[in-house]
Order: sequence, then C-alpha cells, then structure tokens
Amino acid sequence: MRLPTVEDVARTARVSRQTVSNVINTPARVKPATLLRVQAAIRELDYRPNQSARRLRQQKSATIGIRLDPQLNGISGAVLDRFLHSLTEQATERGLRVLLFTAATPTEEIDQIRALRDGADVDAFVLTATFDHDPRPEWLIEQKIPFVTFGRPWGIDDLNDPQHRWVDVDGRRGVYAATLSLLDAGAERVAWIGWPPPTATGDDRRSGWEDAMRERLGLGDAELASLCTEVVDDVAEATNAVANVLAGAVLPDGMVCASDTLALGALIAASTAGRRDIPIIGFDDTPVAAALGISSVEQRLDQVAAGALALLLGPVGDSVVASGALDVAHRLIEPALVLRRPQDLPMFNPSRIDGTAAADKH
Amino acid sequence: MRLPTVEDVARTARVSRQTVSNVINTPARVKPATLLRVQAAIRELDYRPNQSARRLRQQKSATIGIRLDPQLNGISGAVLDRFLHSLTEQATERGLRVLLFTAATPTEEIDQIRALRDGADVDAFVLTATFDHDPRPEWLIEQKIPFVTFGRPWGIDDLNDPQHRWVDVDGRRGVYAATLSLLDAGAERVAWIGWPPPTATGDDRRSGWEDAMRERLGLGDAELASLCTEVVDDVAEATNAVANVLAGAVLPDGMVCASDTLALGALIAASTAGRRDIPIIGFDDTPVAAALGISSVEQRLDQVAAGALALLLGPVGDSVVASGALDVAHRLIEPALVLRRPQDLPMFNPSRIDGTAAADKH
DNA sequence: ACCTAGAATTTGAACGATCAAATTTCTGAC
DNA sequence: GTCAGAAATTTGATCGTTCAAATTCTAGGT
Repeated sequence: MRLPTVEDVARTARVSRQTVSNVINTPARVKPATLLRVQAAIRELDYRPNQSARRLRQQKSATIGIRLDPQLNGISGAVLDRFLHSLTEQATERGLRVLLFTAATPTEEIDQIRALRDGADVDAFVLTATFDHDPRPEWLIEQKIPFVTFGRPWGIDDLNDPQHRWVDVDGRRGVYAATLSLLDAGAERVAWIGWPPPTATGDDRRSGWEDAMRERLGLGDAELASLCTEVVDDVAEATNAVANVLAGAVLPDGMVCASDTLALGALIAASTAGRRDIPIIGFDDTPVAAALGISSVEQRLDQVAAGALALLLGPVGDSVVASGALDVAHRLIEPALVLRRPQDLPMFNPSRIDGTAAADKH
Repeated sequence: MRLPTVEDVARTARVSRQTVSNVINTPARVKPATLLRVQAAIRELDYRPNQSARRLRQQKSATIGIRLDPQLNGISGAVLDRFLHSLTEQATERGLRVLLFTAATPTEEIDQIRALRDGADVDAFVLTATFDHDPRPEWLIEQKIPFVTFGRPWGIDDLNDPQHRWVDVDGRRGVYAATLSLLDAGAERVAWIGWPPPTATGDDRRSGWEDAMRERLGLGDAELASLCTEVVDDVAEATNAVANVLAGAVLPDGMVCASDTLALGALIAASTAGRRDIPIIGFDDTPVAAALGISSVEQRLDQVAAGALALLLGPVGDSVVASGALDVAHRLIEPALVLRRPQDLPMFNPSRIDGTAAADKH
C-alpha cells in the first residue's frame, strides 16, 4: 500500500498541504486548535515526511559524511571507531544522519566528497586523521563545503583560521597530567617512551612530559634526552627497547608512553626484568589497557564528537546544518587520566590471583 | 553558482532530458554517436545527478542502514567495526551508501528502522548481533523490508527460512581446524577454554573442539568434560581459571579458547606457571592477538560483508536493491586459522629479544 | 518507392515535499 | 460598525530526476 503523504494528512485534517508542512516544521505558526487536529491526523495515518522529497526541495540532506579508514591500525585502531560511535549517537540525537564512505588516498577522498556533495547526499563532512600539509581542508574551504576536522591542522599558520573548524584532544595536557601524577606519587626519574619524531601527535604528547619534568624537577635538555626512548609503535619493538633501558645505568622509576601499544611493551619488559613495581601509563585507554589493568590517558571521544557537531551546527542544536558564525572555530578537549594498578594483576603477582582487576569491568 | 542539471547537459549536447538520463542509466539504449556527444557534455559541465531527485522519483535510496552498537565490548569489540569497514568498502564499490544509526534497545531499533524506511532514506538493513528470539527479523519480514543479518537466527526452526537471509562465520569449523592443528602437531590433551553455556556462539564453537577430539581420539563425554573449562570473558578471570587448571592433576598440552580474551588469560597463566610451551589458540584474531603473537581463528569479515551484499543485491552486483530470489538465502563463511608462535615472543624468552614477532606486522 | 518493425529519441506527467506570494480570518482600536 | 494590521491559511510554482507513452528515425524486405 502507498505511504501517506502531506496531501493525505491535509485531506484528513481538512487543511491544506502547507499547513501540514507548517505543523511539522514551524508549529508556532499554526493556531493551537488546528495544530492538534493535524497532529491527530498525522498519528492516525502514521505519516512520516519523505526525506528525499524534503531534501530535493530544500537542497539539504541533513546528513554528514565521514570516511572510514580501511587501515586496521593495531591496538589503537579502535579510537576512530569509538569516535564514530559517539558521533553517530549524538548526530542521531540532533536529527542528523551519518553516511560512511571509503577512500584509499586523499585525492580519492576528495573525489568522493565532491560526488557526495554534488549529489546532494551530504551537507557537511567530518575529517579524521589530519596530517602535515593535508590538502583536504584547503580544498574544502575553497569549495565552501562545510566541514570540521578531528585533529588540528598541523601546517603552521592555520591553527586559528576561523574557516577551518577543528576539534582535537590535548595530548600534551594528558601526558602532562600523567607525568605529574607519577611525580606526585614520589617518582623522580619518569621516562618517556615515544615515537621517533617527527610525528605531529607524538611530539605534542612528548612536550607534556617535558614540561612536567622541567617544571617540577628543573631538568635540562640533556637530562630529558637521557630519559627519552624512541621506538616505533609495535609491542615487540617496544619490549625490546624498554628492556635495553632497564638494563642500562640510569633506571627510571616511572614510564609514560605515547600509546598503549608502547605501554604494553614496557609492561612486558618491566615484568621480564623483575621490575613490576615501575608504574607505567599509556595513551588512548584502549580495551587492551582496560583488560590488562594498564593506566592510560583517555581521549574523551564523546566530547570530541559533541564539539565537532557543535562547530558544524552551532551550539544550540538546530536540526539544519547552518554555516554558523561562531566565536571560536575550534575546541581542544582535555583528556582524562585513568589510573589502574597493574601490579595487582595476576600476571605480576602469581600469589594474589583473586580477580581484583575484574572490578574494572563496567 | 547553480549546479548543472540534466537540462543543462541536454541543452549542451542538443538532446532531450530523457536521453541524458538514458546515457547515465541505460547507455545501451542510446546510439553510440549520441552517447559520445552527451558524455562529452557531462564531462564539460562536470555534471552529477542529484541523488535526492533520483531517489524521489525512483522511490529508492541505494542506501543500506546499519546500527552501530553503543556498547564498547572489550578486546573483541572491534570485530563489528572491522565488519563495518569491509561492508562500507564493498558497498561503495557497488554504488551503495551506508547510513549509520544508533538504538539502545531492539524496540528502539525497530522504530529507527521504520523511520528510515518510511522516510525513503534506506532501502535495506544489515542487522548484527542476532540473539535468541530476536524480534527484529520477524518484524522486518512482516513489513517486507529487505534485510540480512550477520549472525544466523538462533531460534530453532528459522535456519532455512528463505525469507530470512543471513551470513555467519562457521565458528564450529574454525575451532575444529584449530583443534586438529594442535592434534596434528602431536598434542593429546587439548583443553577447551570457553564461556559458560548457554551462549549460542560459544556452544557452537565448543562443538568444533568436541568433534575434533571425538573423531581423532575417540574421547567420551566424561573425558571431554574434564578437559573443558568455563569462564566469563575477562582476562583476569580467565587467568585465574587457567591457573587452576595448570595446578590440577591432568595437564593439558594445548588450549583452544572461545575468544582472544580467554586466550590472553590462558597465556598469562601458562607463562606464570612456567608452561610457556603449551600452545594456545584464541578466536577473532584481534589486534591484541596479532600484537602478542597469539594464534587465533580469524573471522573473514570481508567475505561476510561480500556475502551480506550478495544476498541483498543478488550475486551479480546490480546497483539497485532487488528482492532477488536466490537459491540460497544464507552463507556460512569458513574462518581462517592464523598460526603464530608466541613462544618466540620476548615475553616468554627473555634471552631472545630480537624483534622476531615484528615480522608479523604488515 | 513503399511499408513496417524496431531502434532512438522526445514529451508530458509525476515523485512529495517546501517556498514565496496571495488570500482569508481574526483582533482590537476608534 | 468599520477598518487597519497582524495572524492564519491557502494556492501555484518549483526542486531534478525518471517513468510511461508518444513520436520520429532507420534499415530491410518487397
């Protein structure tokens, strides 16, 4: 059977098409009595506006597009997926749809975006994984296509370009807080296990550790360098590297890592070296960290998603994508420190197998 | 500036609207010379059909909907995300879009589906995480909404209902193969570390182990039971449970687990007990397993996604969702056994830290 | 040269909503 | 009771495409 249209509702409620439309879109314009009558008719017929027709007329889709990376990027790969979850949830609440697409290269992504945009499928885009000299933002600005990036623009000047709206997690502050927490607990030689520079996010995170160590302990460059280990993001490599550190002359009494992958490697190395007492803090708060009781810095992706939508729609939450002129074109989200106690895990204290860590489950 | 329409292309190529439409949708109907002329015009104007208009006219959206679970389900949580990746990729190749939505309960999901369907936003749905007495398939069949589930219907009779199209991974066969591989390598007392029944997938997986042990070793129920450990899906709990097993009278010489989470627990327990020689195989081939070198059974999610789309669209790959009457309404995908050598990992051989496991990276 | 079947193309209408402008109804002041 | 102005409602046009039917063109047989 045919689905009901405005026409059907109008006939049932004895009003015109347009009044039905007004009831749905601008109820304030309709006299209360009429409003009720039309709403009753809508319920009676179980009417739902046809979105395609609405979009055709309005030249809007109320849909945001986001690219889903094909790459399966190890332990931390789920971060973008978690972001996607939050984004979808909050977009749905705001009456927006989320459309996925894939692309292998930035160029291909641009093609896809153009196709989706010209086809009137998508109003605005969320970009993830920004990188140095990313061509995408510039192109989008040129085309006047609304967008927001998860990740700040790493090319130098653009940080405050109001045309480039972005949300990011303040990795520096997260690592800063993590380092301070170890120093507060009495540590004096907190090591940094990071990635080989230059990596935009990696360098940013390390600066948090550097700042904390400088401020609290007054360390200089040489001392910092001696506490800093650089290794690619791989468990085995990290294990190897940290094992070397632990076999060296200056033993760290705490380790802050650029990722949970590195933290896991550090944990294995420390455990192997019989130094299960050294506190370790990772980054991303992945399921692995949770499962193993590793402390970590959590990116608050729900806040990132909320910020992204707010920048796209305006903070109020209009259900239509507007080119809202906002005071601030970006948001820097403060991450949360999640402290766990790996030393309570059976892996390290065989004598105390009691399932304590299970309490961490939610 | 206004985007070009069929009208503009028609004028440029000196043909009618409909011919332009034919060039795009049924090129076979157009004389070669005209075809070329129109295609040139399309390129010249950089014309792209407006999807909203097309959808309005055709009453089709070429979009499939899938619900994104809000739950963050531990180490194996990424499985559905990986499926989503594959699905998006292959859907894009077939000219389909993937639209996300969220819902907290099955009832809410049904509401969302209805809204998306009535709004002509989505043609067909992919359901994940089917469960016992799932109300969704029945409702969708009633409403004649095309759908396919990832996960077979666990209510008894429906397995062969041609109206319910489904794709699933043959967990039984995966575990069967895993068990055989250990037996082939000389093991004789392969233990099963699984979840407490009844869990549909868990019981299915265990049956693979049972079958292999029965066939190869002629074991009876009692012997099987003595090799079977049941524990909830948590690393610490699993560690605890497996530690007890290893402290018992009958030592297993191999372990097959219902999940990577359990496998990780088993690995920790074995390591702690000094039994790093016992081979362990998990399930899901999560990033964790890859990072730690744990062998596992991989769900081939690209094949699952391909199967799901094939069932929805017909195997040929028409770009329009058809109610294709297929010979088979379901696909059971055979998983792949991924063998790694955890005994080579530094965690277990401190003397051989050489990064061998890094070779596992792709 | 004529006719015809089929191929190729065009025309008018429709999909279901909203916009912009026109019309009717209501309200309150004089 | 009249009238201006606001409020409420209706009307006609339109968004860009494809469907269905009508028309024109082409090739082949007689």
